[in-house]
Amino acid sequence: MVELKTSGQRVTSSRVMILCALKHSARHMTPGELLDEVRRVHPHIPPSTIYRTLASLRDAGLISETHRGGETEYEWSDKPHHHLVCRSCGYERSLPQTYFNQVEKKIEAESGFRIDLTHVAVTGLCPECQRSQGAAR
Amino acid sequence: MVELKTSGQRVTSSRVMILCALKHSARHMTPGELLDEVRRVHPHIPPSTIYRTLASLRDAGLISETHRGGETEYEWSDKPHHHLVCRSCGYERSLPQTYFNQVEKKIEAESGFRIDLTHVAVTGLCPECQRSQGAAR
DNA sequence: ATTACTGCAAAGGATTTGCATGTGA
DNA sequence: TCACATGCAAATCCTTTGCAGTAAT
Repeated sequence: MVELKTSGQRVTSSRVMILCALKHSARHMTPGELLDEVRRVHPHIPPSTIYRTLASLRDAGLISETHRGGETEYEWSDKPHHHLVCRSCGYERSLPQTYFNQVEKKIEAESGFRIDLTHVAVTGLCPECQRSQGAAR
Repeated sequence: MVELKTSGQRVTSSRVMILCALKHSARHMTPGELLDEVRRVHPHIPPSTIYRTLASLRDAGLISETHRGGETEYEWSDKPHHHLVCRSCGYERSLPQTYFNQVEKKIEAESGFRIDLTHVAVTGLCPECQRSQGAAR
């Protein structure tokens, strides 16, 4: 685990497992999901280790934290990007940063703020669910 | 409280107080802040009343719910709009919907999703804090 | 008179903390 | 060795629920 060493973190089994889980999942995961996942291999790991590890990996910039619908989610940090998530079936895909570049610049220019649009989750209804749900909900 | 009547809700003191607090605050408020606020007038109101009232006002469309930084926040429902919030001092201002219309259309066109950009909070650093913090944090 | 809303107490769940022990550098 | 990370238990916080009583319509 080069990343851990490089960032000055110790290479321990929990850290490796958590990083692997996030690296391979290619989706956001909540602390709870991560806990279940890691427990498949290491059944007695306590929640506190998950939470503490997530916080330190996040501080080190190895993973990123997002908040969506009241849930805290983590994922492997790649380049800045965004997510498009279906609120009905949960299907998730990523959106390139480029979609937001214009708005970002426009807002900065007009407000003087320096904005953080590094990671946004946009929710909506995917084509499938639009069809099956029609006008419902 | 015309809004309550119109929406078929009963006009009770908690509902009136919560609505007033949100209507006058002009910012997002968490259930906890609302609880403190309402308790200045009605000191023994229990949290459950706050939570239940918020949920029913939200279902009736009188107030809207957002999630930001892991916190659930409520505010008086005006037309769809967005917020620009300073992550350092908390200063908050609103952004007209128009900023996002283009991205919204673009994403819908290219993904087939029908997206929900009714209420987004964008975080950043306001001009003041950029000056005082410089490159810090 | 009905039935929605409230108050209270208790349950539930997620997250955090203290502290002793273990382990990677 | 020594600081950092872990395991475990308990504490805390936020939110929800059950139920009996109250008040709005």
